[in-house]
Amino acid sequence: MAKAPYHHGALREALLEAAEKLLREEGLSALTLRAIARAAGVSHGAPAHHFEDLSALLSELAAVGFRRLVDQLAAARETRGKVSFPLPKAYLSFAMANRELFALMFREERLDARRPSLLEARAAAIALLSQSLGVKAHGTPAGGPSLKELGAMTAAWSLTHGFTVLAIDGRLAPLLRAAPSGTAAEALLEAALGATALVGRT
Amino acid sequence: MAKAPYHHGALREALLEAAEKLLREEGLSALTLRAIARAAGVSHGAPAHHFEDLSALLSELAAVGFRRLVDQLAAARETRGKVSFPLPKAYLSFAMANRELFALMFREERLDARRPSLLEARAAAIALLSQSLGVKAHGTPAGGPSLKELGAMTAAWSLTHGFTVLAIDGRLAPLLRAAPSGTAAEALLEAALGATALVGRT
DNA sequence: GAGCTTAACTAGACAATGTCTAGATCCATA
DNA sequence: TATGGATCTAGACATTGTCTAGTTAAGCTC
Repeated sequence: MAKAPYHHGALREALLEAAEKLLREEGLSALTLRAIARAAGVSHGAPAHHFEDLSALLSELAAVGFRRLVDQLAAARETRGKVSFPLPKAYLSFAMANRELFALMFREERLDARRPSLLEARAAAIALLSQSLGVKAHGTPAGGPSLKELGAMTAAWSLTHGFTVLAIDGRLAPLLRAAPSGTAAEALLEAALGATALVGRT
Repeated sequence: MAKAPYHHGALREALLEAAEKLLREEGLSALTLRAIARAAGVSHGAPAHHFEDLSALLSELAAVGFRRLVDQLAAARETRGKVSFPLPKAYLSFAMANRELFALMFREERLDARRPSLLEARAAAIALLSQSLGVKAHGTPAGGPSLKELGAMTAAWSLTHGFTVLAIDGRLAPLLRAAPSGTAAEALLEAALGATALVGRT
C-alpha cells in the first residue's frame, strides 16, 4: 500500500468527491470542512489552498450538481414526443437520485451566492428550463414575452420544482398512500401536470 | 431600570421571540443557541431547561410559523369568490413577509422531525391546503380519491409551493424583469395559475 | 545537475459553538 | 418557616472554521 505523498496531486477533485460521498451517506449536516479533509486524507488546513472557505467548496459542489442536472435535462429533451413531460420527470428523477445534493443546491445560506461557477451552472440550468418549458426561441413580437406566456412557463417550472422539493422532503407520502395503490411519485407528477393543461410545454 | 431577576418567568416565549428576531434580522446562520440566549439576556445554559437542544427550539419556532400560516390561509379562504386564487396568494405573501422563517420551516436538517408540536402544526397546514385545494370534504365515491383528483390538488399545491420557494430565493427576478414592467410576484403567480386550468380549485 | 522560488501541505492556535455537569438561586407548597 | 424542585449561572469539553508559521517537494533557471 503506497503511502500518501506529501503533495496530493489532485486534491481539489478529491475534496469534491469526498464531500459528495459524505453528503450522500451522512447528509447535509455532516458536511464540515474538517470531515471533508479527513475523508480525503489530508490535514484540516489543506483545503484552504483550493477553496477560500467552506462555502466556496460547497458552492463548487452545488455547481457540479447543476451541471449534472443540465446534462440530464438535455438528454431528456431528446425524448420529446416519445415520453410525456420529459423535463419534469428528469428533474424529479435527478433529485430523487441525488436527494442531499439537490437540497444543497438550494441551501442559499450555505453557499457563496457570488461564486461565478455556481452562478454560471445555475444560469445554464435555468436557461435550459426556460427555453424548453416556455419562452420560444424564435423571438417574441415586441418588448419581450407576454405575461400570459411567462405565466405558462412559470407554472411549469414552479410546479416541477415544487413537486420535487415536496417529494424529497417526504411531504407527498400521504398523497401517494391515498392514491391508487402502486402509484409512484413520477405517476403523481404526471397526473399533476396532466391536470394543468400545460401539455404542449413540457 | 429594573435589574433582571434570577428567574426569568417566561423564558420559553422570550427565547422564541429572540430567535425569531435574530432570524429575521440576521438570517438562518445567525440562529445559534448561544446567540439566542444572549439576545434573551440569559446564560448559554438556560435554554436547556425549556428545549432539549437547538433543533428543539428551532422546531418550535417552525411550528409557530406553520400555525401563523394556517391562520392566514384560513382568513384568505373567507375571501373566496371575491379574490382569485386566495390561498396561493396568502401562501406567497406569508413567505414574502417572513422569508427566513419560511425557509426555516423547510430546513429539515435543522429541525427535529419527530417533535409533536411541529408535526401537528405542519399537518394542520397541509390539511387546510388539501381540503381547500382539492380533495372534497364530502366523501369520495370508493376507495379514496381518483388519481385525477389527486393530480389536480397536487398541481395546485406544488405550483404554489414551488413558486413561493423560487420567489423567496430570488430566482424569479429575471422573469419579473422580462414581464411587462411593474409586474409584481403576485401578478406572476396569478398568471401562472391562470395558465393551468386549475381555476376552480384555488 | 544545483540552487531557488513557490505552491501544496502540516500542525498548532484561536474564538465560537452545542452540550454536559456542578452548583447557586429562589419559588411554591407543606 | 423549612424544604423540595424548578430555574438559572458558570465552567468544562470536544468540535468547528479560519489564521499563521513552518515543512516538504515540484518545477524552473542557470
